[in-house]
Order: sequence, then C-alpha cells, then structure tokens
Amino acid sequence: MSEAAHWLDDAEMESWLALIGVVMRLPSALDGQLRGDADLNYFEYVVLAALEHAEEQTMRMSDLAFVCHGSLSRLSHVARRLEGEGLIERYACPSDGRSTLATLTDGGRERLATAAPGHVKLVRQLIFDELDREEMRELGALSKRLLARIQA
Amino acid sequence: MSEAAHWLDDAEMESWLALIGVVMRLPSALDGQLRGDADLNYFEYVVLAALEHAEEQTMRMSDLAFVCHGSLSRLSHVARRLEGEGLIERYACPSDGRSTLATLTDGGRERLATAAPGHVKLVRQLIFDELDREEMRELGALSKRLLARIQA
DNA sequence: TCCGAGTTCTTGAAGGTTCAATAAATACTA
DNA sequence: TAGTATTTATTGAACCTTCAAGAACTCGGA
Repeated sequence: MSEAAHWLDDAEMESWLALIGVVMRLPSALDGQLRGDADLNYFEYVVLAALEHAEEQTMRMSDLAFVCHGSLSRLSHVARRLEGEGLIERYACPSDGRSTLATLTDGGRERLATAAPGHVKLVRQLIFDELDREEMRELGALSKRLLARIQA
Repeated sequence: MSEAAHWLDDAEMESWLALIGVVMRLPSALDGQLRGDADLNYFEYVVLAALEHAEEQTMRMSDLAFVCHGSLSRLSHVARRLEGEGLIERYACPSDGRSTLATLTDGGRERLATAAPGHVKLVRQLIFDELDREEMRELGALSKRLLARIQA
C-alpha cells in the first residue's frame, strides 16, 4: 500500500477536526454547568446518575468504572471524594471478597436532583435543539459504531 | 411548557450515551498512542500540528489556544513544557506588546514526524475504517453544527 | 489442598488542568 | 491626553487523573 493512503484527505480532515472539536470542548461545557449548579464535575455526575439507574442503586466499582467510561483508579479517587461528601457509600461485596459495591445515599440523590435539570437543559441546548429527529438518530447510530471500535 | 419536555426520551438518551461515550473515551485512546510513539499527549500534539500548518509556522498564543480547543492558561503551561524540550520557541509580538508568538522548531517538526504516522493510523482505524464516504461526510457535517453551538 | 496466576480495588506520587490573581500592554472615552 | 477598561499572557496553588505498586481475594490445575 502506498504511503499516501495512510494520510487523511481534505474531506476526512474536515470531518475529523469537527469531531475532535466536539470531543475537546464538550466536557468543559458540561463541567461548567455542573460545577455552578451542584459543585460536581461531569464524571462525578455520571457516577451518581449511573448508580441511580442501577438495581438497588448499587454497582460494583469495576462495572461502574466501565459504564462511566473511566479507569478504575479514577473512579476509586472520585468515590473517596463522593463518600466524603456523603453522596455515596461503599461496602464489601458479600459474594466476592475482591469486589466493592457502591450505593447512592439520600444525599447523593438530592445532589443529583439539584444538578439534573440544568444538565439536561444544557445537553438539549447544545445537541438536540440543533438536530431534527432523523439527524439525532443518525448521530447516535454513528457514535455507537465508533464507540464500539474505541472500546475494543 | 410541561416539565416532561425538558427530559430526554429513550431515543435521545440512547444517542446521547453513545456520543458522550466517544467524547469520554477517544482522548485517552489518542493519548496512549502518542505517549508511546513520541512521549506527547494529544493536546501537545495538536499544538505542534497547528503550528506546523500555520503561516511561518508561527501563531499568537491566544489564537493557538482557540484552534487547539484549550484555555489560554492550559496552553501557557504546555508551551513552557514544549519550550523546555526545545520543540517550540516563544517571543514577543512586534506589533502588539501584549501578545506572544509561538513558533515550531526543527526539533518540534521532528517530534511531530515521529508521532504523526501512528496517530493518523489510529484515527483511521477508529473512525474512518468504520464509515463509508457518505457516513464520514454526514458525521463531519453534524459535528460541525454541534461544535458551533458549543463554541457559542 | 496448595500454589501460582489472575482479578479487584486502593493508594501515593507524579504529572496535567483549572482557577484566581497579577502584570503589562493597548483601546476607549471624556 | 489622562484615566479607565479591556485584552493578552503568565504564574502558583488547588484540584484531578494517570501511573505504578501493592494488598487482598478468587480461581484453577497439580
């Protein structure tokens, strides 16, 4: 295969720059709103939200890290902070001594309730107000395929 | 407007989770390759790449920060590191005493050349190998519109 | 059963980013 | 043109994430 085949052509570069722009800027936009409304960053918010939707509002740390798209180490540090603020609790898993279970507290639910309306409003404003129904589905379908590659 | 209108429906949530998954995971995938191949993180790579494509391989710090999607403070810290490694140089702007100009050195060009093949290969692998030509353009067009909102 | 390999989680240190304060220059305005 | 506001960039501290090491446990084969 020729060397040139490895580089991006103009159309690919244009698409890439737009995508990576979203990737680079979206997190700080989300962090800003959450910090202001509920003194959380996006990752902390996602951890609380994931627990809220889980069975018994409880998850294993490693599963939680995966669905939140973060490393276990990152989650462990964040969990210590969240536990210190009384937003979650951790306890040993009865069925597997290696695992730790994290669960949402009432305080965590309240904090989530404080953060959520502004967060959803911002997501709508930045993403879904811009797209019609078909475009929204298309973006989701493409993202899902890319995510599968990135996770692999 | 009813309260419910503020929340995301199932299809929106599915799309959002896929998009944010890409946003959360893509940077660490890119960082990994760049760290291994050239001891750079993605932001450092972007700074060097932006300079390479600029007139005279030189840009004002604040313009550089904007095109790299980072804060000026972040860029300033990174520029100190890159300058320390001899990859860029900074000097006062002759026409506006407030501004600093950053320029790529030979060392910076070399480092970029070390990093680029693997980086492009990974981007192709993660993004463009998954999409046909039409999907690639569609993703770019949608991303561009979202980016415009996020930057506003 | 025992031992080695693998899994799960935490921790401290190193490295990177954000935030707030500051300095220095330019632009505006009365 | 003097004074004020704005723009541009840097800095150090606080905060967060990554990295590497280690502890505790489970699994599987000899």
